[in-house]
Amino acid sequence: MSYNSILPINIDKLAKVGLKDIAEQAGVSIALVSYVLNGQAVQKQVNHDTAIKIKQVAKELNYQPNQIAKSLKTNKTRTIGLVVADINYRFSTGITRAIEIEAKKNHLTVIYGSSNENRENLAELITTFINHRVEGLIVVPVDNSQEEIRMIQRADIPFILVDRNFPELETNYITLDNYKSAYNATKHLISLGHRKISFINYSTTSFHFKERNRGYMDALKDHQIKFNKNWLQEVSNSNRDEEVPVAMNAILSLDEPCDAVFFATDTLTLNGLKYLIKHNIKVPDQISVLSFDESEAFELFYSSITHSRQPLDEMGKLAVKNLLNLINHKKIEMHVHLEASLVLGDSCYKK
Amino acid sequence: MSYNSILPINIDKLAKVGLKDIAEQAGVSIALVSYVLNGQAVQKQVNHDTAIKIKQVAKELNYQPNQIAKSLKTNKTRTIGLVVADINYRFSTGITRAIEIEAKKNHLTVIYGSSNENRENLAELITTFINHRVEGLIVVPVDNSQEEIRMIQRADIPFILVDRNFPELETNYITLDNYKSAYNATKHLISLGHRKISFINYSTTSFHFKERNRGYMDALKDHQIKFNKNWLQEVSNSNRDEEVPVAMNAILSLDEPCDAVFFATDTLTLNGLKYLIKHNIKVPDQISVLSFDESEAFELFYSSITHSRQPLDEMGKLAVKNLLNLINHKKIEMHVHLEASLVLGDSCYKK
DNA sequence: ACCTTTGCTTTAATCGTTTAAAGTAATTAT
DNA sequence: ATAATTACTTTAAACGATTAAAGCAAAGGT
Repeated sequence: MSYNSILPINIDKLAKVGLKDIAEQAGVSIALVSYVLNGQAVQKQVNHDTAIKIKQVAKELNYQPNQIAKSLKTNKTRTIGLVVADINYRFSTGITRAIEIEAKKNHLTVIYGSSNENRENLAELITTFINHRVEGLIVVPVDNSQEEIRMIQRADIPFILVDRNFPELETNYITLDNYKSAYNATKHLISLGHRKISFINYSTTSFHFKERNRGYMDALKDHQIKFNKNWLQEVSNSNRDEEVPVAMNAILSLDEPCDAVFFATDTLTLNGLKYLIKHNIKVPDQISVLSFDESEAFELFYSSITHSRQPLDEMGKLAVKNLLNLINHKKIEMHVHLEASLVLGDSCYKK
Repeated sequence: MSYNSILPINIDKLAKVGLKDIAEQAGVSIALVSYVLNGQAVQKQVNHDTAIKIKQVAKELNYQPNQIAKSLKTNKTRTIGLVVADINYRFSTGITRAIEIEAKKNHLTVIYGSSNENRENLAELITTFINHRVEGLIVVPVDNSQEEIRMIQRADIPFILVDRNFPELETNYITLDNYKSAYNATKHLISLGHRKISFINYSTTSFHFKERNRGYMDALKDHQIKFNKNWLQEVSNSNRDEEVPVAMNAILSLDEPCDAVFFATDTLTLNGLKYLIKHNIKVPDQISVLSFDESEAFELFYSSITHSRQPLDEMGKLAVKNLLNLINHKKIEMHVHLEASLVLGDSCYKK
């Protein structure tokens, strides 16, 4: 039995090729190989023929650099961490896609995690990512996760909050201008002649949802519409199947029923539309409907829904670009407010 | 000006704590610290008080292990790579979520990427992930990506294909039993009395879609229904908005029009339902509708859609579990076929 | 003939861990 | 009193790359 036959058949596959192997094969030192493969051949005055030989051997052996070793030495991992709130959200898939594309453009690898709207999960993901020495983090923070965000600050890792932010925290963030976007949407309904406009939102402590309330309220005020407190309905996220119908009932059984309803999210709109279908209330003839965010679920509704569209691609792209700026130049204070665009459908009528 | 004042204010944050720092602070060697923090204190007979001291100092300094250095030495990254076909698919978010949860349970970090149904993207992601020394890969391969899959095999990294597989390749995979699932769905329609059943599928070379055709055909054959080639309509994915209506037209304008239609994906169903709404064809009174996969878009349709549901949670969970088995025991040949369950709605009528 | 420069290549320290092997002091055995 | 054992602890070599610094011929200058 020859020596070779006791080795695993695919020994060549198991033994990963390293700089050392190339060096041996090419008859040069490891350093030279490193210089050449890192494009420093000219700078380091490597003999042209030697450089060619090295490159050729590297290709022959199908050399793949060990990113781990590289990272340890250079202290650069070319890796960023992304924590979304829940991958099932349209928002999450939208920015995840945009972030991944932009990351690839910049030769960054994305480590991914979902907090599922849970603080402990968020903390665990952040710790794991930091231990993996990500160069930066993009985080969609969950409700009341200020402490977890401070954790990132203490670790002194560049990071950017997306979608949501905490005004009491000094952070860089990219969010929608929720105030302005809600304001504009409400204004649109007012411009169509509506005066009894309901806003159905989640009852939450989140700043970004509160901003939508504020935008709605201010739009009414600025157009001399006296706010009726029954118009603003707040429902709990977990119990929206029951609470949205109650809210709808409330705004439609007022002495002066609302003739327009503005939903703060696509999920709320979906619940609202179900109610309207069930009670055979016609859109837009009997009521105008405006949705914050869209959903593919609207596609089968008989009326195309007018909605605010978040610039997800832009948000994701900006998140990566700005994070890279932070990583490279340690720039601070970066507050980006993007505006939603109003996509006109047939769900709002002119009075 | 004192020496300290020229240092950055947050020098303590910048300097990452390492084993060395703990060793110095505790007055012991680096090795001892490593043993204690890796739970080898008893095995290595470390003095109990010393061990306690070390742990305390580590906590005080908020030590976080450098995963990169650890990986380099141990050759274990506790990282797996996940490549989905397109994060916008419901399938993708479903298994991504399940995979992430199961990965977290096993203290695995997930590196994520989307091929967007493109071979070059897939190849690039695989290369990047391998360079990052992932311990295994979970891949939803794209059409005709056999060569890219062979690349993984050559690198000898454990991997599992999910959702789709290539029968000509010796790989481990977890897929739906597309044949059986389509067979059962078709059988359901037959059992309700339907005899003129259309199947609308994508025209593709993918094995998993072809299997659905085969399941549909065999169900017809096994129930003595003579197949009419006009019943099987294949449309292109990119052009489905135009082609689905054409297909619907075709099956409804036959001498003996179809009275049931089975769509091979949720997106196709959506297009089909739009057609039915537009032409005011009532479901299920005038036609039965069955969908492979569900979509939240169905929620607003007046009839709840009977559909095959893929066990996404189970698929994701199994993918991680089996991948871990591969990583640990190098077990080979693992072919998992899961069955879709039929979720009954109101969209199919009994003849 | 000797020093300098040029052109190219190697040596060796380093990144932060792990871990086999060696070291050391105290205790027990002979 | 000396050897052997026990109970700890440290030393130092890896892992695979990067990179400053040193090394070494050959060519050029005086």
